[in-house]
Amino acid sequence: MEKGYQPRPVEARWQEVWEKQEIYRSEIGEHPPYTLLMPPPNVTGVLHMGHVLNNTLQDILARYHRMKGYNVCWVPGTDHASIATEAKVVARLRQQGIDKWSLGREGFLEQAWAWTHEHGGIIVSQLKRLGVSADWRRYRFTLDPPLYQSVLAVFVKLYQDGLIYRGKRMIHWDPVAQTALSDEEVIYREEESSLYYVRYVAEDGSYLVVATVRPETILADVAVAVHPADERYVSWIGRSVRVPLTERWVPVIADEAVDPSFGTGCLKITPAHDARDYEIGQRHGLPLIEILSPQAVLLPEADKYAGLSREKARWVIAEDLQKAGLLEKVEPYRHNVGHSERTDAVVEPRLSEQWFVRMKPLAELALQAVERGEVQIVPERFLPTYRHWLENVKDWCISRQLWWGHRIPAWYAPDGKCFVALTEEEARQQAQAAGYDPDSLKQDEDVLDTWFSSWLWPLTVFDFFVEPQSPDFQYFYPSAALVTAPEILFFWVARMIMAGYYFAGKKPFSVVYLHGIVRDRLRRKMSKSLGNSPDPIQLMETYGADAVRLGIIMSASAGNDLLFDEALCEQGRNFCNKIWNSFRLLHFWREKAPVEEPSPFHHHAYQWFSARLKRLQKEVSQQLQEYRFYEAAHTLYRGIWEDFCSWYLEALKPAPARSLLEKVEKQALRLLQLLHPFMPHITEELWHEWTGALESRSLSIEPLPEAEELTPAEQTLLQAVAYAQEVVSRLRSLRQEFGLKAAFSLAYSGLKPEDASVVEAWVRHFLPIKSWQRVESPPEASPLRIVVGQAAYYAEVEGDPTKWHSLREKIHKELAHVESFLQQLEQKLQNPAFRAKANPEVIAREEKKYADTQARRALLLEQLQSLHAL
RNA sequence: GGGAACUUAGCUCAGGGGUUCAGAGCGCCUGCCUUACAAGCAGGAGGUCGGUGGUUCGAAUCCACCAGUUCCCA
Repeated sequence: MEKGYQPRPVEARWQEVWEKQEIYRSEIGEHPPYTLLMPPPNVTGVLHMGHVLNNTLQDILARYHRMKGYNVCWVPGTDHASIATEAKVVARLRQQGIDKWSLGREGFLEQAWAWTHEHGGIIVSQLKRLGVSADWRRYRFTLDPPLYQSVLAVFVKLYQDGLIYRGKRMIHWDPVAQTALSDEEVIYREEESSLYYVRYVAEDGSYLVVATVRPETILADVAVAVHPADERYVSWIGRSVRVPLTERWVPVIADEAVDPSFGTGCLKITPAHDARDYEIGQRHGLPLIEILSPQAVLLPEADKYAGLSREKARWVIAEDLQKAGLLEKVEPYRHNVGHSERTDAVVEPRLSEQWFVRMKPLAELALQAVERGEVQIVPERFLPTYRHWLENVKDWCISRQLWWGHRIPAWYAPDGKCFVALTEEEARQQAQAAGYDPDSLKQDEDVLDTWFSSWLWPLTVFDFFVEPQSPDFQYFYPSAALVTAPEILFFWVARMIMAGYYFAGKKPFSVVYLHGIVRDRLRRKMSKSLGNSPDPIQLMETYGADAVRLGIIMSASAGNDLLFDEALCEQGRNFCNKIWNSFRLLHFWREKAPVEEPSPFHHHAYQWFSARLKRLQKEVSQQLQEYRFYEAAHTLYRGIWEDFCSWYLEALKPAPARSLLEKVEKQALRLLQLLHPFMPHITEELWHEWTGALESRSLSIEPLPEAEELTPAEQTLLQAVAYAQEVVSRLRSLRQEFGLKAAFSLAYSGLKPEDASVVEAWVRHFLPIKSWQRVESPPEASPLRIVVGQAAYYAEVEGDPTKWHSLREKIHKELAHVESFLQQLEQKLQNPAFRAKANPEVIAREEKKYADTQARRALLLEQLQSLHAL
C-alpha cells in the first residue's frame, strides 16, 4: 500500500466499475422500494457547490438504504430551463449577428437543440465524477417526447377541469427576455430611488401634490386618488386636475386603497402600468392608457417622449416638470424594486393576455398533505412559511413568450375563439364541430413555464400520464424523500405535492428535506460575478471526491446555510488519509501478527471496541433516520479517528495475535460499511483490498445488519473504559506539564476493585508505570496527583517545584467549581419545596451527585494541603 | 408593510426544565519526525449560553418584551 492515499485513480476506477456493472440499476423486486428523484439541474448547466451538496445528501440516503436492503431507485434527469437556456441561445446567435426572429421558430429550436446536445452531457458526467449512485438508465429530460406529451395532456386536462384559464391580467413583464413571469420569478431588492413631488393643477390654479417614484408614467395617468376619509382632500373629490405636461384633465377620485400616510396622501392612477392602479381603475371604470412598449420604451401615446427608454424618460420628464414649475421637490427614497430572476431586468407591470392555473383548489391539497403529516417537511421550521404561502396563493401565470419549451396546445380561430386539444387534429375537429374553418386555426405562439413541467416530475419520470397503471409507477411511486433547497419550496415542492394528489391521488414523496444554501466564508452567496464560487471539479481533482463530499457535509448542519471553506475539503482529504493509514497498519499486522493467544488486555480492548462499534452504528443510523447528515458524518469522523485509531489501534500495539486480528479486521470492515454512504470510493477500495471480493461485487450492496442492542455489561464496560481513558489523558497531561520522562510509580485510592483493574490495564498500556497499587491514605512523598471523578492518583516522582504553583492554581480553580456546584446542590436539597415537589428519582440523583461531589472536594482539598505543606 | 427563523468558545454549530451537559469540529498555543499516518501524535487555553423581566422548588433550556442578525412574502 502507498504511504499516502491517492484518490484519483481509485475514484476513476470504481466509478467506471459501478457504471459498467450497473450496480445501481433498479428494477421492480421483492424488497421494499426506496425512491429518490434528483431535482433536475439545467440541462446546459455546469456543476456548482449547491449541486454537490444536494446530490451528496441524496447519495448518502441512497447508499445507506441500499445497504439496509431497500430496493433503491434514484432517478436522475435534467430540465430544459426555458428562459435561461433561451436567453443563452439568443445571446450566442446575437454574437453571430443572427436575430432570433429572423431565424423563425423552427430554425431557432434547431439552434437550441444543438446547444443542448453540445452542453447536455457536461453536468451528467460531473455528477458521475462525484460518485452519485443514481440509476442512469432511468435518466430523463423534461423535453423528451413522453414528458413533452405528458405536459400537454396535463394542460388539456386542467383546462377541461376548469383549472386553467386565459385572461387579460396584470402580470410581471421581463422587458429583456420579452416574456411574462410568474410571481415567484420576481426578486425584490431594496434600491435607492427618488420620490418626486409633482403638482396636479386645477382650473382655478389651486393644486394637489402627488408623490411618485415613476414620473415617466405620468403620461398614462387617468386619475388622482385620495382616501375617502382623508379630511385634507374631501373637498377635492369629484374635481378635475390637469395631468402635468399634457392638456388632459382627469378626475380626483376617492378609494380605500390609497394610503393617506404615504407621500402627500394623493396617488396618481396609471392602470396600465401598476397592479394596484389597475384594480382601482377597474373599480372606477377608468380608461387604460398604455405608454410602454414590450421593450419598456415609451410609445407614440407618450407624445414627444416617444422612443425614450423608461429610465431616460424618468430624467427627461423630471427635468421638464422642473422647468414647468410643477416639481415641488425630490426626496431620496428607498424601496423594493422587482427584478427578473433570470435576466435581472427591472420587471414592468404589464397588462396582457396570459394563461393561468387556478391555484386555490390545488393549494388546499398541498396544505392538507402537510398539515395531516402525510408529507413531512424537515426541518420543521419551514412549515410556517409553507403554510403562509399556500394560504395566500395567487393564480399561477404559466405562459411564457418564448420558444424553448412545451408549446401551449391551444389553437385560435380568426375571431379569437380558442380550442384546447392534445393535437392539432383534435383542435381542428373541435373547430369544425363549432362551425369554424379548421384551416383558419393558428396555434398559440407561447410555451409553458418550466415549472409547469417540473411539477409533474415525480409522475412523468415513471410515465404516469402515458401509462397510469405502469408497474414502475405502482412500485416506485411515491418516492421516499425529496432533497432540495428552501428557495424552491413554492416554485417546485408545493406544486409537486399539488400535482401528486390531483393527478394520481397520492402524495409524491413522504419527506421534503430542505438543505441550506452554499455560501462563502463571508456568508456571501456563491456567484460567478463575485468569483467566490469554487469549481467543484477542480476541488475533486485536488482533494478527491470523497474529501469534497465529506467537506460539504461537515459544514452543513440541518437546514442552515453552510459556509463553505476549502479547508473543509482538506479536512476530508486528511480523514481519507487517516483511514488509509489505519488499514496500512492492519496490513502490516497481517504480515507479522504473532500466532500466540491474544493478551488479556487486547481481548478486553476488543470487547470494548465491539461495544463502541454497536453504539456508533446505532447513533449513525438514528441520525440518518432523522436526516441529521452533519451529525452522522461527525459521529463517524470521531468514532473512526478517536476511538478506532487513537485508542483502539494504539491499544492493540505492538500487534494483536493473529486470531484476534481477524476479528479486528471484521470490525474495521464494518466501519468502512458505515462510512460508505459518505465516502463511497475509498471505502469500496479498502473493502475490496481486504475481502478480495470480485469487482462485480460492491460494498454498496453488502447488507448492513441492524445495530445490535448493547448488553448491560457492555454499557458498564463503555463507561469504565471512558473513565480509564480520562485517567490516561490526565496522567499524560501531568507528565507533559512536569516534564516527566521516566517511568513512575502510581498509587490510587477511591476506586472500586472492578474499575481499578480496567484503569490499571489502560494506564499500564499507555503510560510508563513502574508500579500500581492501592493505598488508603495519600503517600507522603509525592505532591503530584490528580483527582478524576471520586478517585485520586498519586505519582511518586520528584516534580519540578517551580511548577507546583501552576498545579495549585489549577486545583483552586477546580475546587471553586466544585464548591459552587456543591452550594447549589445544598440549596436545592435543603429547599423543602424541592423535596416536596420534585420527582423522587431526581431527588435521589441529586443526592448521589452531592455525595460524589463531596468526596471529590475532600480529595481536592487534601491535594491542596499536601501542596501547601511543601 | 406582512410572516418566519436565528442569537451558546475566535469561527461554524450541537444541546433544549435539574452540572457529572456548558459540548464538538475547525482555528489558536505548547511539546513531540513515538517503528500506520507531520495530510500526523500528545497536551492546553478559550463561553456568567444576546439583554431585561416573568413562570417554576429549579431556567442556557419555557413565556413576554427589547436589541441584533437572516430569510421568505407583497
